[in-house]
Amino acid sequence: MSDVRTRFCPSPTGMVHVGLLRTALFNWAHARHTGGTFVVRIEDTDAARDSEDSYRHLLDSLRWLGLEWDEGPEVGGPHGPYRQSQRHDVYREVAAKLVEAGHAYESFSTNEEVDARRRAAGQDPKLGYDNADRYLTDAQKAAFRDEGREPVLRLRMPDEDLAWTDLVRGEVRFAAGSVPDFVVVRANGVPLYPFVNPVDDALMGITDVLRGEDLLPSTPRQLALYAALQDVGVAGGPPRFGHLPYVTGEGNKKLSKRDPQSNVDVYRERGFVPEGFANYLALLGWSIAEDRDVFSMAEMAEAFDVTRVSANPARFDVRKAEAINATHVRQLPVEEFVDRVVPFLAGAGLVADPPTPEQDRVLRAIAPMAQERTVVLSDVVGLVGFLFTDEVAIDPAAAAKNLRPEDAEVLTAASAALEGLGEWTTAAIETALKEALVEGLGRKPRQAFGPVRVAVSGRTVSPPLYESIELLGRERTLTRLTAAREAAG
RNA sequence: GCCCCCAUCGUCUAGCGGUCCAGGACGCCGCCCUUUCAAGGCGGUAGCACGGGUUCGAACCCCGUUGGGGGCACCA
Repeated sequence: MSDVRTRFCPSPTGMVHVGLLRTALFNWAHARHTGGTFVVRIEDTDAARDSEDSYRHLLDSLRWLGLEWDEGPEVGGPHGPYRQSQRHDVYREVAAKLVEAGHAYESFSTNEEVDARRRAAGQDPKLGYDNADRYLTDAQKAAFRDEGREPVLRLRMPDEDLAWTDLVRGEVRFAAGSVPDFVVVRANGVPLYPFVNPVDDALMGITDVLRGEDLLPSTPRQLALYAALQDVGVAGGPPRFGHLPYVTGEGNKKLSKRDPQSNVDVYRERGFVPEGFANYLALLGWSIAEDRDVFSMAEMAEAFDVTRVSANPARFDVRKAEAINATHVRQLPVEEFVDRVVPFLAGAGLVADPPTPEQDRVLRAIAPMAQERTVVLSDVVGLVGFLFTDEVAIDPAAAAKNLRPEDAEVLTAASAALEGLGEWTTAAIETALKEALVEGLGRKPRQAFGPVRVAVSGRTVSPPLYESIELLGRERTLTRLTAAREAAG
């Protein structure tokens, strides 16, 4: 086991974003590759937006993807608790140390006052806080308190350039003085994210911070905080940072929280398999080899190297995600495929869960043929649904194309051929239908089997016809052929 | 406005100074296979943003331009 410790620290607000999961995946892969430790911490300091539902949903999504954590909520560990809502005492204590050592100070300025001062000095108010309260005397502080003002705590930024070697971007540097003293604890005593995040990273011994590019501009503040923390004995050195590229949607805009495309649930519900989804997520900024893009989680862990993560933003491409997923679906052992598909069929009311013995027999028989036609698991509902119902719903477009008046003769001939068929097997059905329709009617295969396919399956696209007919059984097949002939007029 | 990041086919990427008239994948287009659709096989389409340097030699290094994105809270 190496001493690398990575962490994933989401805040439980709302839905689970695909970009968030990508970040989790890379932290996981980095920890696994290095033989280190993957920590999950919940940043629920914002009581107004956090919810227990979304907390559970977050953990569930991680587990679904296959990202087991070594320390964190529900599994524990030596640095708990792993939910910030339970760590207030820790923050209070650290803040006090920082004040005592002079790294943090009480600040009474209101935003309006800061603005006014900047304007008066002929500066752009957008420059932000002006560090004016750094050297307040006790008397001045007392006077502010007498006015009824409560101070925030700000961290004193050092007067030197802040630079680090980013794991994915190389050296990044912010000039001295470009970042104002920032608030670490609110006037009401609640500590803020830019404070608790590094404090917990320090306390939990995090060595490698892999996070979204949006956090890059806040890194100088973290570095300054780390230096202060180190000075008061709370932290060792700062961690390594690696800023992961954005995951974007259409038009290179950051995939917004409101965009349905960014919600993992929609992929789960459509029947993306975790192996496939994780594989695609990994491709967003990383590649395993020059000529390969399908791999397992184990292979990713084996090969992952943060240093080789791309710095450019990646567009989330559903088509490619589907293609990768389809490959993983096809690679599943058939029994596994059947197991995974049952909930979708049951959800559509087509089979019982667990399936009855008869349903199970049919499902297992059709599975190999359905599997290679499946992109996402929910596809099977449309693909094999006709086998599990007495009444097929005929797709109107399919009927218009293949159940025209001139097709009635096909249906009649097919019925006749199948009605007295001695042996109800795929081979016998094939022979009988070819004799009756191709030779008997002189139709081209396409013209001959199209109407039959629509009659029995309701669609122009289905698993192989003869196999389907065998599984459907003689009775239901004949009923459907008759019904379709009437419909064809 | 200030600060920061990014820049190879439509998209994701390989490329880490010569072996690149740039490789793979998705998509798209053909063909083969074929009872449909897939899968599979074969082939094709399409790219180093621009301008200066450095160098014997640049997609790769440096500078600038342009373009895109992000950050500038008592949110996370």
